[in-house]
Amino acid sequence: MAHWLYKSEPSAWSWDEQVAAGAKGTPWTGVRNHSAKLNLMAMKIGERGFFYHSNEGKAIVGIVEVIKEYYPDHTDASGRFGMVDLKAVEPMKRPVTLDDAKKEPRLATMILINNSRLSVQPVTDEEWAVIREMGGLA
DNA sequence: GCCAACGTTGGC
DNA sequence: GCCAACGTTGGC
Repeated sequence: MAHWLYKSEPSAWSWDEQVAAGAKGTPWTGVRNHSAKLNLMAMKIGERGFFYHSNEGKAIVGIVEVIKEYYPDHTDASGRFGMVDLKAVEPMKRPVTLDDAKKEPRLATMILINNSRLSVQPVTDEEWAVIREMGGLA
């Protein structure tokens, strides 16, 4: 089962809003990048990912789950891009900041750290386990 | 199809 | 607020 990481500026869409959306979830709109799109297309129902607050906070704050696979993004006039639906699963007990992640040698090759501009990215099993541990989740 | 110019993201 | 990284656009 693959793992993912989703970036959002809290002023545009925050973890709190994701939680408020509840179990029915919400579409992850607005991806306009080809690499990010390929990642969205690869996602399967039930796969989990980290929810990262960019700019403000700069921390992984929670875990989300894919509840609907790739379909067209109605906010994209060109029709080239799509989206998945996500629901909040659980918050990190302790947010894992970008700073913390940079200090952890096992995360040195993480995309989050090396390509700050990719908004939807894959996370390896090891990175997933390390960050969960850092965030206080079993 | 190449590549310069431009726009956007996001860390600092 | 600045600017590096990088994606996209458009002229040729």
